[in-house]
Amino acid sequence: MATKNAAQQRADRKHDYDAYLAACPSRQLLERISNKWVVLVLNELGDGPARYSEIARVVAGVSQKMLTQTLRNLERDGLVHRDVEATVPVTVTYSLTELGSSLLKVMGQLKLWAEDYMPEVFAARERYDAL
Amino acid sequence: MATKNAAQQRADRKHDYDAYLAACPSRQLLERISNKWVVLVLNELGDGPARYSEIARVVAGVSQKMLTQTLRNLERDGLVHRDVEATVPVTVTYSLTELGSSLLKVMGQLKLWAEDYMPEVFAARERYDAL
DNA sequence: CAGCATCCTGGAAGATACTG
DNA sequence: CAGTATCTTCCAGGATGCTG
Repeated sequence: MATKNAAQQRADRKHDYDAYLAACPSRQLLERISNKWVVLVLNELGDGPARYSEIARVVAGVSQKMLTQTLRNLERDGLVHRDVEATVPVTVTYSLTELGSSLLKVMGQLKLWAEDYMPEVFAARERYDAL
Repeated sequence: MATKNAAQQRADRKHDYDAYLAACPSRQLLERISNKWVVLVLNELGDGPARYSEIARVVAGVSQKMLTQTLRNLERDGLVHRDVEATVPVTVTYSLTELGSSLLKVMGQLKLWAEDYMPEVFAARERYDAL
């Protein structure tokens, strides 16, 4: 065991790599938004504050595990605000923060791009598949 | 077994859900860009055409499998162009298409958002973790 | 109502070896 | 050089049951 084995070398490389990327804002952003639930929840909250169960209903298909996890992360990053009213049973309302709104605004541009160019993407796909 | 069991009901819901989302352009877009390799490759090609090995070098950490897969998908969707020169050995150059450029332009906005607001996100994170 | 804890599986992605 | 083929690992995310 005098020399480094493959696993160790991989670990080293991985470490360098992570260290580099961790400092890259676009990478950080990527990890934040490259998650379908994040995008869907953010969009839903763009229509105004909503309660947990409302979000769960609108964002069809999300498990409560994923919904809770997503909301927690968004809260942690200061993108959504979580308001708990001490009623019985408890009432929890989520809303976008300023920061969340500014991100949603930018993501809206992407949404517009999708709506504008998706037909072209589909066409390209069919052309490619026809070969 | 006269009534539908839980699994069947879930399957039904899942089917409805998929059908609905499959028709949603923003969902389609999401699946296209919510992939770190896609974003990194697109950004790299934003600096101009590049050969396979160049991309592999700049986008550190990507395996050939993932790089090839990513490039193929981008080509299929009409976002990048693949140019093969019949030299020996073969020379393959990738470049952004018009469509790819327009997407990159929009993604650039997100990148700018990240660079502008990441500090706030980090601050929010630390505040949250301090609780 | 709005979660938390636990178990489990499919598919994404990495490692590795080979080739026109 | 620019891939393909194959094996394997890993973990995001779904299912399910319980609770303040």
